[in-house]
Amino acid sequence: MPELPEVETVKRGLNKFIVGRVITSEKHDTEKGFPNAPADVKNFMIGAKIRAVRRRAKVLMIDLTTDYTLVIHLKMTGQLVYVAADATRFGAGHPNDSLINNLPDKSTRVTITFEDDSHLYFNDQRKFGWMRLMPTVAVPELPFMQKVGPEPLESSFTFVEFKQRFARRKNSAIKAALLDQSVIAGVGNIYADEALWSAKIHPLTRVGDISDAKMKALYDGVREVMNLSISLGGSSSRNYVHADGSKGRYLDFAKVFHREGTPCPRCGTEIIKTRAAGRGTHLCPREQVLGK
DNA sequence: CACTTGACCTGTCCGC
DNA sequence: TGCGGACAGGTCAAGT
Repeated sequence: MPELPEVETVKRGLNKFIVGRVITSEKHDTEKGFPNAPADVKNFMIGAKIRAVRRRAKVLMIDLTTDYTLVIHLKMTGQLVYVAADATRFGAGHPNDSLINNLPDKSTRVTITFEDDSHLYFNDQRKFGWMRLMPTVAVPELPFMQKVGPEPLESSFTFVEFKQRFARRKNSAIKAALLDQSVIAGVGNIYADEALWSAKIHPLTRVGDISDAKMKALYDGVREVMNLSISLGGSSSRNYVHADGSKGRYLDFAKVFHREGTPCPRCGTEIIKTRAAGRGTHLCPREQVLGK
C-alpha cells in the first residue's frame, strides 16, 4: 500500500481536484469498507462541500463544511481516483485511460458523486482499507492518532528526536522498528529497505547495536528517500495510482526494492531478497552486514 | 511493557 | 491448462 509518499501524492492530487466541490450522492458496496449509518451520510455528507484534504502518517482526511471528516486508510491496495464528468479530457492513449474509463469496477467500494457529475472512487482489491465519516474534532481521538509517532519530513523533526523515538525499541530489529508507526510515522516496506540500504545497515541489526553515525545516516536516508519519492509521485508496485489514475515513478529509481539479482549501485554486488520483520526484504549482502 | 506472529482479503505468479 | 502454495505497499489482536 501506499506509504507516506504515496498518500502525500494522493492528498495533493485531491486538493487540486475536489476542494470546493459539493457532494450530491454516495454509494458503497459493503459495510466493512464504509461502516457509517445512512443517516450520518445523509445528514453530514450529502450536500456538504469539500473544505480541504489533509494527511497524517498514512491516513487521509477529507474535511467537509459540515465539520465532519472522511477518514481514509488505503492499507495495501486502496486507491482514490477522481474522474471528471468528461473523462476524455485526458485524451486517447493517456496511460491512465484504461483505469479511469472503466470505473467503477469490481474493486470499487465507495463512489462519491459531485454536483457536476464528476466522481471520486475508493477502490480496494484486498478490502483491508476503510473509510469513516466522523466529526472533525473526533479525528485526533482515534486510537491510531493517539499512538502514531511524529512526521519524519517535518522540518521540526530532529535527529535527537529520531534517536529518542527508537530508544524504546532497542532490542528489536531495526526494520521492525522502522515499520512501527508508533515510533515514527509513514515508513513502510519500500522505504524501510531503501533507507536501510542508504545507511548501510542490515535490516535485522538490533537497534541498540547501531552506532550514532549510522543512526544519523538512517535519519537522513529516511527523509531523502521519501522526499525523492514524493517528487516522483510515489511508487507504483502494483495497485497504487495517483488521484488522476496515473502511476508513480519512484521504483524506476529504487536502489534495492524489487531489485534482487541486479548489481548494488554502490559496489556492484548482487542485491538479494530475504525476510525480515515478516516482510520481503531487499539488501546488498556486502554493504549491509549483521554486526557491523 | 517490548516483541513476534497470525489474521484480515483478493489476485497473481511460479513450480509441479 | 489446472492446482497448490507463497507472496503482495499495512495494521491489529493475540500470543510469548
